[in-house]
Amino acid sequence: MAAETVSAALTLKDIAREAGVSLATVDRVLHNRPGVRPDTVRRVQETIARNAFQPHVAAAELARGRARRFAFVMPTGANPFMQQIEAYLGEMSAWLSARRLGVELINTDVFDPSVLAVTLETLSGDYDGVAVVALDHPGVRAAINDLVDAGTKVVTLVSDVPSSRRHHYVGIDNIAAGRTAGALVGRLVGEKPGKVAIIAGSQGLRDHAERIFGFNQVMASEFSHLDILPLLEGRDEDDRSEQLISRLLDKHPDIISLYNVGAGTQGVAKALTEAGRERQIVFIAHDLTAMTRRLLLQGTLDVAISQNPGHEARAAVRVLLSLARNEPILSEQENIRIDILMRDNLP
Amino acid sequence: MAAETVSAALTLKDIAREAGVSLATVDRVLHNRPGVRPDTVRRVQETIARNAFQPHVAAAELARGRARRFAFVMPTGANPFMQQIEAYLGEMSAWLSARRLGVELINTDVFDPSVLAVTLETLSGDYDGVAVVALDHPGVRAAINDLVDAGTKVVTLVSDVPSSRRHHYVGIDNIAAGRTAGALVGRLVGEKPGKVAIIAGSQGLRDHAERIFGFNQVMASEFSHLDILPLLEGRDEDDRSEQLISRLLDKHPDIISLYNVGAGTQGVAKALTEAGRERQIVFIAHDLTAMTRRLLLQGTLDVAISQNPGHEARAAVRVLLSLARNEPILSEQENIRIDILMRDNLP
DNA sequence: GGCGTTTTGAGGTACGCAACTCATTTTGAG
DNA sequence: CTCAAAATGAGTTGCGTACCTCAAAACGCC
Repeated sequence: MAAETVSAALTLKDIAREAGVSLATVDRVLHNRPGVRPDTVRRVQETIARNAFQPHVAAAELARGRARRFAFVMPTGANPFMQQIEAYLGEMSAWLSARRLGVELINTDVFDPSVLAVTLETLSGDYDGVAVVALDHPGVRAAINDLVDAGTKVVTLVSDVPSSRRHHYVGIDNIAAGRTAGALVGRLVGEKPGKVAIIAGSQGLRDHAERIFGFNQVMASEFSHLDILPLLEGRDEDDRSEQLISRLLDKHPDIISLYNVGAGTQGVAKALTEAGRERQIVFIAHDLTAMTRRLLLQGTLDVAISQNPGHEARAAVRVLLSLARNEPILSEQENIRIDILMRDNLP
Repeated sequence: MAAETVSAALTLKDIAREAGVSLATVDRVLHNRPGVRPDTVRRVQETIARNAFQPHVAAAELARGRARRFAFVMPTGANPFMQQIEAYLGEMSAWLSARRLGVELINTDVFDPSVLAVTLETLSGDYDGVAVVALDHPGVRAAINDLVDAGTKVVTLVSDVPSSRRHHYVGIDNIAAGRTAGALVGRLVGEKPGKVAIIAGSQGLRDHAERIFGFNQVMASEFSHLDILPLLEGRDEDDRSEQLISRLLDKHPDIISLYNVGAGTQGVAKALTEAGRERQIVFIAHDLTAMTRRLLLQGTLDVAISQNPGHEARAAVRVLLSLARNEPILSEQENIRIDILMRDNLP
């Protein structure tokens, strides 16, 4: 009936005895400190591996004394998704302080590469880890690499800089998200032909561009009977998005689906409602907010494709902590999923 | 630019000084030990609250000495979903042993209430926490309540016993999952009329019954133009499911959708393929396995509705640990979502 | 005021490890 | 073989809490 023997809870002392060395030497090996012959290093490491020894994190954390500090570099402004991430960080405060972890929010203009780069440079040395909503730009890449070289653990959040040497990326694959949107549009409109409208904040934003790319990929290869209208750019603003969509709906009475790549969903929904076509048009947007939730429940919005902001906040903290402690990362746990949210599976 | 002051990392000693009592008294209050006047208790608690003091979990865990033991009571047999949960528990072993947590798997016949009840009774006293895939039955409920009364933390996993006094449920709302399936069937078949087939393992299984209930609810209220065929019971077996579906497809050439509530998806898919109708019929099933993944990629399966087994495994462990430590639970984190998985958002 | 009881204080030990010092041994180069 | 450098051992201290003991003080009751 039972299984798995309860391991005897070895300590460093046991490892030292079994390897035939002193505690000090085990400590040196464990922390890559110099002054140990390669032979001895190997012998100690083998003993550790053989016994699957894991240092007691509580003891290690306690002995370490110094508290760990992490910085979260987030965009200034009223982006609701980012605000949700910040809110979930706030909800973790008891969890964090019980572990003597300090998380500091640093708001900056992440869309200006030089400003972001300077902000990152100023962090060097002050933090054990940094999570950053990064723009993929040479200056930012260099700043990230400098941080890494200085021994700071770096995690990119929501938006990646794959060419940098950041330790981890916490966020979704936006091309796949765009493909998902495309597949849903194609599947939900059925077989009837018609026009599909697509509006984004800006093609210059990497995540938007990637989603558009994935969307078009699927539409072209699998739903070629649908006519994709030229991309509109609403700058993630409700008013502007509303105007653009209103005009478009007037011009094309045969629009059967609408994909909003970025923010401004409220404006788009308003245009749809005022044209009286909110139920006839398959409407797909991103992110779960109080507003998109309402739109899903009333049927204006058919699907919200989202990434879980709470998960991203916690994953970033956990990854930074694991990196700082030299613990392995549970990759399956920290992988952010592309959520398809409809009326009936709202969390 | 910056925000949040770094808290000064108070210790018990600081609390004692500020409250004007000794360390021993603070300790008594903190652990609800007797021998403290109500006045004093209040004063100490106020000081703790005022300073938002959190005991250092590392220090507490270290001082405690004794390792914590958790038991996972899981069904015997080859249920792939349960095996995935067990596999993810295995992947956590390093994480667990670094925290001196022992997790033991106990396989038993969870579908026989008396066997399950007896199994649970034998655990009393041996474990700090128990996670159990429970059947909702008076005997099981009583056994769970006994465990709770004995001070063991109890979490129901995947399948709940809401009438018991278990501390937490880790799993999805199966009615909502069934509703989601219904909405997807309705949306994906479009406006054309036709018959919808539904097959489950058994109506006697609570989770299957709930999914069927939710499914029918949505179909009746929103897609009444679709004709729901009588429920088939495949006992979660591939062979039997295949035979039932084959016969049904022969009999009804106008089936346009198929919902498999339980396991046996491989058999259903085989029947669909051999009838040559795998692309014409909207096929929705549950759980992500190597097989359903393959079926999604090749287009036989349109949607897999799933709950993340890794998440469930980790959430159960985290919840048990938080309960044992008297820490608050991050409810948003431990809430299991109903995942809609299609070809393009596979993890 | 004296008594027993309850409450509180003071202090110690232990947990497992990090980080350090300093003495001693081993090693390898000349 | 000698000697300096490298490697290792031995030991200490402290992290913040749990848990324990024993003595002292405060309290309530008659």
